[in-house]
Amino acid sequence: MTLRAVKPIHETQTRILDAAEALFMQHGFEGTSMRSLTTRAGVNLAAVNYHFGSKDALIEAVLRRRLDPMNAARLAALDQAERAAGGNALAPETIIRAFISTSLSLVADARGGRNFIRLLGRSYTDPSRAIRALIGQLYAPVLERFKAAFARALPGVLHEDLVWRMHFMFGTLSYTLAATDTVQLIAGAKPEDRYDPALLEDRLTAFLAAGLLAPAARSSARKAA
Amino acid sequence: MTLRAVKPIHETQTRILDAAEALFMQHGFEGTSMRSLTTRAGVNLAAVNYHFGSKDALIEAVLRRRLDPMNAARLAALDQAERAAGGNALAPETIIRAFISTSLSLVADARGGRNFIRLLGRSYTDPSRAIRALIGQLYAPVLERFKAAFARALPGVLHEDLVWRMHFMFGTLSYTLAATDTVQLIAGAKPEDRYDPALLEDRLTAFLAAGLLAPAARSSARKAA
DNA sequence: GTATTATTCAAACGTTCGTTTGAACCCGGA
DNA sequence: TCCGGGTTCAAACGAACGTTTGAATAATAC
Repeated sequence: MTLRAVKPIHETQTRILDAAEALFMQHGFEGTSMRSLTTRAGVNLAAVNYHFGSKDALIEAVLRRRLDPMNAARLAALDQAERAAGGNALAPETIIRAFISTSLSLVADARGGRNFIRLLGRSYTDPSRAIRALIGQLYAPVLERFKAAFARALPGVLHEDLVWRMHFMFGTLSYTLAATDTVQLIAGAKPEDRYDPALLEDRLTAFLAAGLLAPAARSSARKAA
Repeated sequence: MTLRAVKPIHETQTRILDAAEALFMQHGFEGTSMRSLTTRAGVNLAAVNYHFGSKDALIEAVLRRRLDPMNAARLAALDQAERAAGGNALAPETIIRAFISTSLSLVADARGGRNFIRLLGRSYTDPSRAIRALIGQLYAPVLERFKAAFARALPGVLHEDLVWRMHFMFGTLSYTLAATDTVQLIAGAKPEDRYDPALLEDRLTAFLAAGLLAPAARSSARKAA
């Protein structure tokens, strides 16, 4: 009894979730068949429908398994930063790091985490309306909270501008997570830097903080180049 | 003979390409069947295989039809800006606008252009290796040219940093194109602003220029928050 | 007007898809 | 020992997939 593998509670579910995470990342949701999925997981073809109900429900389970704790960690990081600051306003960099650092730490996890992070980066723009709706629903409370924090930290930025810049920030992050190592559009980045989350976090934070703090765009009327 | 519809040169091909563009955007490549595609185009089921060879070849044709002229326009815009500047260095904002303006102008085209632009934004992170390879190949010469222009315009930015920041810039743009109106993660943007390319260009340029010009990230050793 | 090529058409090809079924199996509590 | 709920299994379900075929039709050349 002393030597024993980790508890096999719901071992089948876990094997399915792990295999799904890897295959969804590699071939997409539609591109992954139940047969290849269950074969990779080493379970029977009917196991997914038995344990999760359907393929769609499995997709949701894969996303929630990691996203729920991740967003909870983001909120906790923001809470802690605000407590540490007393009543003072937070530096924008601090808020940015609270948001991106939890997801970037998964980049270093060569096991399953990195698979998920790329999968997540792609889900934001998935063709399926149901998936986008799920993502939006899971993120809504977190983004509201961070929007309020940014608004306090950046009193000089108009609300309208802030909303757009948060969109841009979100886009930069999601694309970086999804594509940085799969499509090398701009040559020149050292490969060993790609999986260094601390380095990536520094680079992203510098870029995003500058963008968020930028002087407002020209109000309107622009014609000549 | 006086009244006559526009030349039906390859009318079937065009109908197929238009229908494919719309459906690929809405349901993705894999999510679009040949039957729904040909039905929408009003052509026979076998027409795609007759005119293009296969579904994969059609995907490539859809991407090339708009992407080739778009990248040519980008290069032309950059050429013109450099000629106008004589031998002087370009402002980063000018280079950014040369890159993003051609794609943003399609956002206003409610007919087909907007469909394509969203489709394109999603293709960068498509699960299919073949599609990503095609995108990379089509973009390679353009990105090399713009990288050189940015390097000249931003002499203070290390090459290593510049490469990453161009990645971030590309990500911001692609996400903005792909998702801004389909997933409204951060509430608060006026809907009527979403399709105003001039406004969007101003906002993006301000954000990206600031990010590109940001002071370098802390070199390394970072531990305490 | 006839010969030749290009295009369209309805129908079927074989394969793969997600899901369901009902029997077999495992295992702790009476 | 037998029972019963939870789980796994091989097999099959109907539907949808991308592609191919060969005849019918339209367009072009001579």
